Amino acid sequence: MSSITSFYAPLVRDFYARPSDEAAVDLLGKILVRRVDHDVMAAKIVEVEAYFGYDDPASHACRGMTRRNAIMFGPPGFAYVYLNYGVHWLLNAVTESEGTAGAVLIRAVEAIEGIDRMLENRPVGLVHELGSGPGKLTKAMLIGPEENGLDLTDGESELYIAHSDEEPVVGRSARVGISSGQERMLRFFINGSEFISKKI
DNA sequence: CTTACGATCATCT
DNA sequence: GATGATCGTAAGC
Repeated sequence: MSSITSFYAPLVRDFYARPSDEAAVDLLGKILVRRVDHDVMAAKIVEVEAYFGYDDPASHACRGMTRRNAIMFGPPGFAYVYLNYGVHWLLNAVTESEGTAGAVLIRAVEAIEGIDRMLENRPVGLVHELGSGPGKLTKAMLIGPEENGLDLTDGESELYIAHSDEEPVVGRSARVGISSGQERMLRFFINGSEFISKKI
């Protein structure tokens, strides 16, 4: 039992147990919830990218299981956090059924609660800048290697994703920052959002 | 053991 | 628009 009761109801595991692109689209508008100490930070997901397994050259899982990407092959609904360019920690939600690799990269969020705490973690002039990139939002919400493997369907978790009734208008484009697999339109974002990472 | 590199960002020009 | 930062992985020797 926890004295903390959350307003945000977590998404169930079946939500993630389907093709990465379908889960990616439906993650838009949902709420990323982060608890640190006695603070709650919450942010709306406004931009994502879908990654598959063997048939996706841009995916970490394209050449089979390794120690780093093993969690992508495991059961869905868990966090996959890894270091990119030696500098930034990036947050993914594992998708597909167990045994099939897949993940959705959280690329941008719109802060909605605990904004002061996020600004402490990542001082910026404009709130628009708080989570407008995959490495930015992890810094603002204190997400790092410690959060790798957390259960995103557990409302008692220090990190999870919650339901929302919003049904956003979705735009799509090619994925960002990859060298191969660019022909696939697997980046999704909330159309018109001011909080997405810039280039489209 | 060694090395090259990457699902990026901030800070230049 | 270009570049340097900075390090865990995984592949190569």
